Amino acid sequence: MQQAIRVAVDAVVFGYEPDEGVSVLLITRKYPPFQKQWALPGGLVKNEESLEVAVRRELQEEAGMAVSYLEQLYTFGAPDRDPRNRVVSVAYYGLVRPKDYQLLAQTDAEDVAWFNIKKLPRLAFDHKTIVTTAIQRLRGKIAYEPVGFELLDPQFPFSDLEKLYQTLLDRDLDRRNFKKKIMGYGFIEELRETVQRGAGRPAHLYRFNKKKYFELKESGYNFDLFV
Amino acid sequence: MQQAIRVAVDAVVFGYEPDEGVSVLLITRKYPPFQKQWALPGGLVKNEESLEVAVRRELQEEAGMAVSYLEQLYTFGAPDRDPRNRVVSVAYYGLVRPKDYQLLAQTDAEDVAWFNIKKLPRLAFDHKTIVTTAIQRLRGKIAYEPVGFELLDPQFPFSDLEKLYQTLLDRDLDRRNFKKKIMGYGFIEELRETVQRGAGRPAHLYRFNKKKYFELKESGYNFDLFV
DNA sequence: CCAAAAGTGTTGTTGTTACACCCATGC
DNA sequence: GCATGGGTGTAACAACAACACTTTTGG
Repeated sequence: MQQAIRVAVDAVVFGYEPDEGVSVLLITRKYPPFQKQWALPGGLVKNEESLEVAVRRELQEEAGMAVSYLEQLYTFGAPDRDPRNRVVSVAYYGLVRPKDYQLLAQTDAEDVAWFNIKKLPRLAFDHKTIVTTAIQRLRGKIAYEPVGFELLDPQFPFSDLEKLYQTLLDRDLDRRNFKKKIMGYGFIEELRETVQRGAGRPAHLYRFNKKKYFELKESGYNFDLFV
Repeated sequence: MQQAIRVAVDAVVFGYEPDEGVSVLLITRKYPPFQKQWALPGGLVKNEESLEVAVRRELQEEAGMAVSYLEQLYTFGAPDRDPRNRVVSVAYYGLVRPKDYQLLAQTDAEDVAWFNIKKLPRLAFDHKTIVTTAIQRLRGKIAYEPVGFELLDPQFPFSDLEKLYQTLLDRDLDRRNFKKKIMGYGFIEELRETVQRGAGRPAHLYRFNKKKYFELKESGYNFDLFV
């Protein structure tokens, strides 16, 4: 018998803002099933496009967004995950700076919005499972790769980085120890400029030095990071 | 336009024997394309079966094998990875004890055999990439989870475990330090029996205590293992 | 008695944790 | 002058790495 399985992609795009915490990008579906429910951006893969291209296209189409960091997460293929047909979905997760984008709902999406990962609405299909899987992956990932920098501004006060890690790991970190450790790796540079937000002493800005990071990484260095 | 993509699964099954090192299970294809070439066991997913069930079925059908440890690896979906049609393949990797199985080529497979991962033949499709990805994953995995026990006999001399880690990590380990560290976690038990292989002093047998391991793991313990 | 593999402790070094006070700014 | 957040060092402790000789067996 002929195979009748469709292939889709879904994207879990994470955003972070120091005051807001970690958020996920969701859309509302314009058409059934799950019409008007919140769901992950995504859709069927075209015959000639690669999976990653498909994800980027869907993100562009549905939310007007072009993510830089994107990585395959997991493939969800339970026979009953879509009430219409058998659909196998290859999920990706991405990291962006929400401020960089003006959200714009298009094509199959009626609405687009960021939701704090602690206050997610009910989601269509098995998208709840997908988001949960992505959060776990992100938590695991930051322990050995400094992905967090995709979520911060190119230049940031050190406290932003610290807050990001505290939010993601969901626990307090000692300011002094954290800074000592991170700075010890040498891929973060302190700039001369300072910035001030609200009250308090102005903070120096810091910058992620990708070149140095990749040099270290190439040389087989193992970032037993951030735990 | 109607989507015309097929969904397949492929399996990278690893086996280990102290004298042989780490091997991968391969089959030769009975039919074109890549007829008579070595390839990973796998095939198209049926309409009503889950991905994992599909992998297990293919392994059973093509090689007469039922693996216990099986985990999703990555999904390969380049548009040109199959010369006939667009096929997206969800790859899994598994761990077995080769001695437990009598290999038996069936259905689409003409032959089945174990190949040491250092001496792999030319492989069909993009299976080389899949195997490489699986090896990397396995290497990464053993650093924080004691998956290795799926590869060893239920009872084993400590040197087998040590040799396994040395093989997988491709470097020497200090016998004393390694044993101290592993035994310190408390999920390995020393038995009273001994065994002797070839020359030398008889070795005590050891056993993996799954219950203790899961207790530790549940309690949030992080195995900063085996590096 | 020789070869082969198993077994075992100590010490120096390194990394990790815990901990508290002063500084620069806005209001 | 006070509230807010930024910035910094040290000491105790734990983990890790380096290291060599003795034991038990077979041949």
